[in-house]
This record gives sequence, structure tokens and C-alpha cells, in this order.
Amino acid sequence: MQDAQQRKGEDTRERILNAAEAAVLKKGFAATSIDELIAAVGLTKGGFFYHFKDKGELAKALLVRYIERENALFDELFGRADQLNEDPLHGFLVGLKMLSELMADLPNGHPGCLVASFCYQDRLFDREVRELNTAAVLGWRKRFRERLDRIAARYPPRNDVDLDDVADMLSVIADGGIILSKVVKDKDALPRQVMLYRDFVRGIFLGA
Amino acid sequence: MQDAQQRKGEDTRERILNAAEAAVLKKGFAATSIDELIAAVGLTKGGFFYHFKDKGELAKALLVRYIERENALFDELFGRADQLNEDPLHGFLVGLKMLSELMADLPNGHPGCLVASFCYQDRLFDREVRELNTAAVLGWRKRFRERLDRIAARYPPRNDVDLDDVADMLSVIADGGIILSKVVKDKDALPRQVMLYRDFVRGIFLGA
DNA sequence: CCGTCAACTGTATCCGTGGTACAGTGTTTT
DNA sequence: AAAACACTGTACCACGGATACAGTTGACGG
Repeated sequence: MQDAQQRKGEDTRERILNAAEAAVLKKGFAATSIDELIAAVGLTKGGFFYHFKDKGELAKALLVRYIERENALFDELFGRADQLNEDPLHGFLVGLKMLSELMADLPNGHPGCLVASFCYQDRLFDREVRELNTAAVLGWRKRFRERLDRIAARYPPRNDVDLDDVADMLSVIADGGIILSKVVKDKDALPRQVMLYRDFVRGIFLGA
Repeated sequence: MQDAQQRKGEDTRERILNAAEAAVLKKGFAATSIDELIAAVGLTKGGFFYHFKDKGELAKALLVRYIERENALFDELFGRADQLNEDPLHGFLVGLKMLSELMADLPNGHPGCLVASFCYQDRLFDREVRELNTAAVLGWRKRFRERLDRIAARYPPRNDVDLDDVADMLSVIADGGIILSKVVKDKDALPRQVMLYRDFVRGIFLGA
């Protein structure tokens, strides 16, 4: 196989995706022109369409890559927190602290969530993209619900809370916190909201 | 003055704004064409530009109207909750319950938040529109912070929480909850998140 | 009943750009 | 040398934003 060529192709594709993701999060998908992307990457229109058969394919590729990265991040981060801590509750709390710190360390604040961006423009996309979006959020629910179940087995929670809702709340805080941070131009607002969520979770299981 | 004519003009303007708001929340601002708006309202292009000198003015009018309505809603809702309850904490908790129920009663779920939509497309707009957006969120912070201060005067809160953050959290939960509801296609997810926020607030002041 | 003003319609027109198609080219690998 | 990949270059169209402006309708005020 043509290693060097393929690597170059993959690299170009990645650079298109990088430019596209940044532009989409600032202006939305419809307002992101192919012209500006190829100008940023140094490519011709034909080159773009060699990688993506149309703009819809670009949208799909953007979202797939974004979701994979988020999942990898959660795997890595909460996996590390688990290793540091045997207790599931404290492992989760440590993970949330790390998540908050990770967000605080972004020099220009969080760039934005593609799931949220696509949600507010979902009529631009086909069924497949919308289903990808739905599946991603349901995946996060499942992921964190499993953690919460493990915690609940050891720390009986207040019986009036639905753990699916608590699991969803992390996505809610993240998406809402990103919007808050962007709109009020305070990059630390997001990590502080994550810490509030952490307080809430602690309160549910420790009754504090 | 020509009452009937002016009323007709205002009515047309409102209908343009209604059509535009619905379209913007589904497809984004850039993808919302003037052609589709005038088709929906039954107008010609000349008629549109009679009301708005360009598309930017439409954006501004949309956001101004949206923010005014939200503020009016909060005034009405929490004002009513205050009248029913002398205690500031219970007044707030009743207001949050009412907010949750109001959202649950929307037959097709929440249509979306323009502030969030504009946030994810803010490079399309001029400084004025972006500042309107920022001011709106800061206004909500101030509004709820004042309530929280009144509550804190009677119920000493846990000393490790910042009340600005708790005030912001309502916007966060609302925006994040709307996205959650839309993406997972469960209109009740949003009101349930609002109830979780209510639990959190209760816990802060009552230590439950 | 006349004049005026608001609220349009209708028509024409310009320009930029998103999106598509496809033939050809250079470079690398086998 | 041929095949495969990663493009370039060019040509093209439809659509949408924006402008301009003359004409029309209907309500109102004097």
C-alpha cells in the first residue's frame, strides 16, 4: 500500500475537519463555506470533494470524529480516576474534579459542543446524522448511569431521584455551561458549573 | 393616526418574526432565507425590506423580542409564586415547580432558546446583537442572585457555594435541558432537569 | 371628497458563492 | 510501466441577499 500518500490524504482530511469544526462552532454549519475551508487548508474545490462527496458527508464525519473523541476522553479520564480510587463514589467525584480542571485549563475556554451546535440546526442534516447525535447523548446517559448504579449499591441514594436524570444532568451541565461561558465570556464559568454538579452528586449519596 | 393600518403593520412584523424564530431554531440563522419567510407569511421581498432594512435587523428584532418575553415570563411566574408564599425559599421552590410544569405542558416540547442558538452562530452577528445576548444572561444571573440573597438571609447556606454560580445554574439547566430534550426526543427530560435543580437549591439552604 | 400616509406589490437586476461535474496531472508504490 | 492516490483546473448553474423604485390599496383626517 502507498503509505506516504495515504498518510498525506488522511492528514489533509484531518486538516479539513479541524478547520470545519472550528468554523462550524463559530458560525454554524450552513454559514461555513467550502471556499473558506479550502482556503484555510490550502486546497482546491476538487480536492475537497475528493475527500467528501458532499457537504453532508463532511457533517457526518465531523460528528463521528467529535463523538469518538469525547468518548475516548471520558474513558481515559474516568478510567484514571477509577485507578486512583477504589470507592466508586470517590472515583466519580475525582473524575468530575479532573473534568472541571481539564476545562479550566483550556486557554481560550471550551470551543463548543458539536452535538449542541447540530441540535440547533438539525433540519440541515439527514436522518443518519440526527440519529448519531441522539445515540451519542444516550450513550453518555448509559455510561454515567452505570457508574451511578455502582455507587448506589454502596451508598443508598435518596430514593426520590431518578439516576437516569442524574446521569443526563452531566451532559446538561456541560452543554449549558459551555453556552454560559461563551455568552458571558467567562471561561471559568463552565468548570465551576461542573463543580456544582459534583456537589449535587455528593449530596445525593452522602446526604450532605 | 391610522390605527388600523399601524396594527396591520405590527401584525405583519410579528408574523415575520414568528416564522423567522421557528425557522432559526430548526435550521440556524444563516440557513433561514428571506424567501422562505415571505412565502410563509404571504409577502413580497419589498414588503420584507419595508419592515427590516436588512437581515441583521431581523436578527436583532428576534433577539430583543425573545429576551423581553423571557423576562416577562419570569416576572409573571415568580411574581405569582411570591404572592402564594411569604417565605423566599419556598417562593423560589414553588416558582421552579411552576416553571417545570409550564415546560412539561408544552405539547411539542420546548421550541428552543434563541440565546443558545445565537451563541453557536455568534460570528454571524454584529457587536450589538452579541452584547444583547450577554446582557440577557447576566440579567438572569442578577435576577436570580437577588432571590438567592433574600433566601440566604433567612436560611444560612453552605458556605462553600457561590450564589452567582447557583443563579447561573438555572440558565445552564434550561439551555442544557432544552438540548437534551431535543436530542433524545423526550420532551419531559427538560422539566425533570428543572426539578433536579430545585432539589439542589433546596439542599443548599435546607441541608437535606 | 380630497389628500396623505402606511403598507405594501411587482418587477428588474446585480453579485457573490454554494455546490456539482469531470477531465487532466503529478507523485508514489508495486 | 502501470496502478492507485491525491489532488488541480476549469466550467457551470441556481439560489439567496440586497437594492431600487414605480405603482397600488385602503384607512384616516380635515
